[in-house]
Amino acid sequence: MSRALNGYPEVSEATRQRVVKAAEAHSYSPNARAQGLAMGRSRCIGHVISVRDSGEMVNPIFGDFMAGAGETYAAHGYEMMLTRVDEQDEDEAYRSLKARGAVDGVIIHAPRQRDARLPLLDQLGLPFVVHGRASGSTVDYSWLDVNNRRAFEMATQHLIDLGHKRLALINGDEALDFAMRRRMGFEAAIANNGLTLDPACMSSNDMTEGHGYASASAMLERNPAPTAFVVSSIISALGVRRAAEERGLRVGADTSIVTFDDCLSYLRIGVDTPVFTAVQSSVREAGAALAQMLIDRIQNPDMPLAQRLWETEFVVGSSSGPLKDGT
Amino acid sequence: MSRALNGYPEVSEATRQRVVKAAEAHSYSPNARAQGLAMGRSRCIGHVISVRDSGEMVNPIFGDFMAGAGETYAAHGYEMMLTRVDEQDEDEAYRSLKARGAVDGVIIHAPRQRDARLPLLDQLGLPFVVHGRASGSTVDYSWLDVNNRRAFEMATQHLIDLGHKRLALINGDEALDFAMRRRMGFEAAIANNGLTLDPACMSSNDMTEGHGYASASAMLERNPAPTAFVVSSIISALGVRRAAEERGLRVGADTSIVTFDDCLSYLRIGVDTPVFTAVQSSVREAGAALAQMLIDRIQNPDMPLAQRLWETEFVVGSSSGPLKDGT
DNA sequence: TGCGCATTCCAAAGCGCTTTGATTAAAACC
DNA sequence: GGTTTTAATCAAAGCGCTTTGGAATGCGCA
Repeated sequence: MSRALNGYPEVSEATRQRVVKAAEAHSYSPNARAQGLAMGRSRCIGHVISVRDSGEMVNPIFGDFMAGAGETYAAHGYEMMLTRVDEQDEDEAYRSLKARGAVDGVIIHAPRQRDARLPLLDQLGLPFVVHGRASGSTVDYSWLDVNNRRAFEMATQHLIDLGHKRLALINGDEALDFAMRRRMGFEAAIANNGLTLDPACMSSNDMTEGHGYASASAMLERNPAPTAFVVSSIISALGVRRAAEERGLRVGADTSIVTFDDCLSYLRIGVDTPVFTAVQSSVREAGAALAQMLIDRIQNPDMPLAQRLWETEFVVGSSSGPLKDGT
Repeated sequence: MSRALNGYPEVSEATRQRVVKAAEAHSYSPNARAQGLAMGRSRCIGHVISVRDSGEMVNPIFGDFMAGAGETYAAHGYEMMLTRVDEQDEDEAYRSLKARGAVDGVIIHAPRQRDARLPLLDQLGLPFVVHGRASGSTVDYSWLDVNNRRAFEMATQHLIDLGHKRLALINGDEALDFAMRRRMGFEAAIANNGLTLDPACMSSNDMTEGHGYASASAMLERNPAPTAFVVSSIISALGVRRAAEERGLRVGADTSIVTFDDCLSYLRIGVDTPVFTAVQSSVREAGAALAQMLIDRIQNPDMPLAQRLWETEFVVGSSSGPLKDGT
């Protein structure tokens, strides 16, 4: 039976056709669990969503990432399985996933420096790929990352080239590796141009609208205030814009903003004439690519690890402009 | 063995303890597939994400909904499984889910009028609950919905009470049931107050920032322009605000906005002093409640269907104000 | 016509669990 | 002390599939 449907060579074409016909007539699909049991795999990919503080914050890029990954999974006959877990139970979640044979592999999101998940998965023997990188990891792994450092150095340099000298950074949580790299890029540009870093104008937290607003508000109250902002997320950038406009500052004229843009589908702000000057990289495409990398690893475990660094695209919009005289 | 771990009465407490100890010592977890095969269920809930046009648009509420649902699932030992599928293959996706026994039930998102999925699932015998309602459905089903009609009637009435007479509606795709209900609420308020509806000031589309911006821009170019907007999503509302401010209109003074707010975790805009006047309802809590309803249905199929209508909370923020003289 | 080989098909074992039914051991009764 | 009842344990069957190995069929060759 299974040989017929799965096209083994030993069965004659005639019977194969006959079996296929019969299967279709009864709209038969093999039972996924039985198939998995017999074959020792689940055709399922795991995504563990860990939340802090009993889950206040949901990552906005999640939906787009999943949409991209889902497309690839579907094309290869894989399902995706989500596990929501409190941060402190994360280890246990991966162990359980492996022990129960629930998934064939996992994608790791938002890695930290020396992320403990990587050695754990390595030890468990559960195939994985990482969205981003984990500095100081003791194990080798496959990853796909955006060149965050260069992106933020470019973004900052753009503002410096426009004459800005007092720059602020509204960053994501710097315990996360990507945010740390972004800060390094920002600092490198500042240093390269002989400017000085003002710690009061650097903030790091969840990339919400509220964080952008609160941080920018506090910075704009200082004297002297920053004239330009480098922001880690378009959602935070909306908050920064709100803070600026609340003070009567026109974005692009009185205050400049350059932001990282994940190209989220529901937040394509000004597609024709870009509103935000941005370094952008589609998180959706990253999801699709990482899914492919993971499937490759699962189906061919002996292949060498893959590492891919994507450059961002720099788009000049109307949110950045030359420093006005006298500021 | 299984009786011991699962705490059947017939096994003595002493041996039970012994077995449990041994299991923990070897960090044993039963194989999920084998367990599922033997018991004829998967302890898995399906969510089918259907995308149009090869998946441009991802629903921004998706992440928060999942976070809420995931919490409930985890508490009951269920996993969640996502299937991404092109809109025209949706039927096939549900059939396959059922045939392969991949999930024990599904949650239906964004129902349309006379949604074809409901009779299909009913016929397949796959337990389901609906987030929202489907007007004109031929089958009974469990649902949880927000009172969209009343919410939008209240929102509109609020603006009318402030003196506004030229009102605009920026709605979601009205093929979706909730958007149609929202329009009915809007229209009811207009009619109740003896005002007239202007079709040019009613727009319906994906709830993106871009849609809000484009629609509001077009409406504001008209003469006379609307003085107040009722918006279906805080993301679109951000676009409306951009359109207004681009024209030098101050939101809350020259132009009023009332929006529906799903309380998305990364878009809590102005938690302390609310920025947008809004009718709000947490999509995350809806996810948690619907997950519970579905689990109840699965574990107790004979229970009567559950129907829950949630009222929204009306929050006055600074985006709405009295009509200025002479406009 | 009869033998051997290649081809096709089918029956049986096994994946790791749950559950039923049989077996043994212990306790309770006359 | 012998027998019945009850409690605890163990062995076997079955969930729906894949895969292995043996049986049956068909072919060419002598």
